[in-house]
Amino acid sequence: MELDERKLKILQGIIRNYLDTGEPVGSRTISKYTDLNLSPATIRNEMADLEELGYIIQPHTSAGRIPSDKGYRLYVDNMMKEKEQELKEKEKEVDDMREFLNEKVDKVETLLKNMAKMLANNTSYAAMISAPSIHKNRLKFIQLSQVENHKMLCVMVLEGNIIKNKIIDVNEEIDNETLLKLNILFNSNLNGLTLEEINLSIISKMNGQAGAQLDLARSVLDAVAEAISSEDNLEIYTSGATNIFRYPELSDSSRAKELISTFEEKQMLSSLVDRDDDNREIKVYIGEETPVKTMKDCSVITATYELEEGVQGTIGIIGPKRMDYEKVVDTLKEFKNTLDSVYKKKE
Amino acid sequence: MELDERKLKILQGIIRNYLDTGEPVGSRTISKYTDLNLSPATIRNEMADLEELGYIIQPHTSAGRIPSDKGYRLYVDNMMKEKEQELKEKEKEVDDMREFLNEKVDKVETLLKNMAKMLANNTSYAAMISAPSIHKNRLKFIQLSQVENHKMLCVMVLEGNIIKNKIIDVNEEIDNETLLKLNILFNSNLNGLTLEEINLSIISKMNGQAGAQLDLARSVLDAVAEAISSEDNLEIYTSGATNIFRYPELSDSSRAKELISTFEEKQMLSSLVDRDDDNREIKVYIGEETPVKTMKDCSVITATYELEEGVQGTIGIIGPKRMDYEKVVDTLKEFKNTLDSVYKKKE
DNA sequence: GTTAGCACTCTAACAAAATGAGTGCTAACA
DNA sequence: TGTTAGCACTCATTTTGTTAGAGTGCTAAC
Repeated sequence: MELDERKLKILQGIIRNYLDTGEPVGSRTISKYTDLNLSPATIRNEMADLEELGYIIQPHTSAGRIPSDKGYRLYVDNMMKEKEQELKEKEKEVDDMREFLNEKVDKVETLLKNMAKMLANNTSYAAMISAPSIHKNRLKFIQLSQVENHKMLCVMVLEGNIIKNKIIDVNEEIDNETLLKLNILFNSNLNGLTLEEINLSIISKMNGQAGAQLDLARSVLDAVAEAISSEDNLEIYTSGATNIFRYPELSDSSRAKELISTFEEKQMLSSLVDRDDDNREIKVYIGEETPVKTMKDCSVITATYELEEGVQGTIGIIGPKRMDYEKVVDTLKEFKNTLDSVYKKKE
Repeated sequence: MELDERKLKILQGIIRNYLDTGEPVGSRTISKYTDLNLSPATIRNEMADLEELGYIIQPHTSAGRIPSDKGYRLYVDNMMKEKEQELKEKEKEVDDMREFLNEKVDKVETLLKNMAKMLANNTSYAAMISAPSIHKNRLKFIQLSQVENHKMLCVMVLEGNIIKNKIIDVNEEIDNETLLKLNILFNSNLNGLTLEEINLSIISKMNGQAGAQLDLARSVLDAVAEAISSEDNLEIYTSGATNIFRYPELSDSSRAKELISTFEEKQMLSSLVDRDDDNREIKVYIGEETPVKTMKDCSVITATYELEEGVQGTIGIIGPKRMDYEKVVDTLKEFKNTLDSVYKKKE
């Protein structure tokens, strides 16, 4: 059996309608809703076919049809494409947004929190933003200072003015001279490098220069590596988790609890964060496709943003499977563009 | 009508029972449950009195009674006192906890997040911890460095090793010498002072010393003031928000949504944060008493901890009105003690 | 002051019946 | 051959009625 033009139109009708109402869609509705001018009976035949093909599902015998994951997938892949244009006209908005964001925001953290909130408000779904992963990011400089007797503060500034602090416990006393020396040592060797580039050869080279402060230098190096790379370093901001209560199919206690827990334990979202930079597409996960098992009744759309060259993070929307894919994709593109340019254009 | 011994005992019985079961308590139950050896009929008479006095409520005619806010209040104020002892024996636990916490925790932030999680797990209610309010906190030192051409990084370390960063936009070029001078200027004038003490007289004194860099110094000072004092600086960590789903009386969609939104928008919890240091008691808010309106169906228990002299924050538990007050108060005391000592004993 | 007894109330649980949306199938039609 | 009207059927939802049980308040007796 083939998926001809007409079946496609009917499927589209079913999905569009279901996105609106959240209720199973019957043949009668489609008969009126589409411009095909077919009787409900004919629609029914087609629907039976569509069901056999796996695009729609009947929750129970005497109900209308709802899209299956496969149906949504088809919809997202093929039917949405038509809308690709008209993205231009939103450039203005983006500018407005950028202006607003520039005002009060000097910390990336605050920027991202705000973005998450706006994203959730704009879409009525739940939003997440991962702080840019810095493992490809370049070190701008390091500043060591003494905090108390056996404690040093190590401030690391990364490309994009992301700041990391770490307090280092050291065994020895540190005098000012040593501190100065270490500062110079680190800054002259490490600046401008990514974590990946700070590897064995460089470390051994530094070992040679460190001289008496070898131990000290090593513990600083450890700290730097840990602060920059450590897994739990992946900050994720979320907003609008409670938006799921707008959708009855996600609102029953157990489902809601599971979902909201996922947002609370933000680490559980880390599998949504895209770490490979090759693929910059917008990704749409439908139902079972999502990497987060607790979200199998949801759809997830993610995009990768880039604050500066190599400083990438992920923004995402989590909503019901019947979410407004087109709008979300558009919104996500907008936000992605804003984030992409907020720091770059500034300069 | 008086609240005699017997009525008190019956009230206590009702509350205890209701805390356990969450179901309205009938006269029959109390007749068996207490050691008063009274028939259900007698109990009924007493219950009618208790209702008239406002301590208990009948959800509907043919149901048992449940405690009113006033009833809970009486219970918390009078009946719980008996348990005051036996806090000693838990000292060991506290030590264990401290050990665990010291291990991986170098940042206060991480410490508090962990504490919140433990608190929620320990109690099965929702937990919140406010980061210590630093407005009475002392500045340990300031470190200015140049990030890019017209940007300085200002790192402030406060007593308790709380670290604040701020990137400052400046108009002029800054050379190394100026930077050094400013660093010395700030550190020699501001160190060891609270924000409140950094006031006009000091600022004017500094103005005199700043010389050519007056503008620069002023913008740094602004930044310091803003970073230290700004209102939205109040960080609050929460955990276990979804625990409310354990309690049917809080689980219906609208209530749950409201509550969980409150946890998501953590600013809404700020009214629970105790800013006046005089009163270090554990506070119990029952139902309508709580300062957060969305929590009128909950009870809230808070305590103030003190990481170091003057570095105070609030820990709190939010749960159903029928929460286990005694356990929560105990647990909160424990955690408070741990936090009170975690940094102090370390030295 | 306490209690047994009783009529009464109201909820929760269950079952039966009515409703209605939607289907699949067949037969007729163009 | 594709389309449609008609009809019997299915099944979730809603409505209605019934019952059981928990609990009460009140009265009268102890």
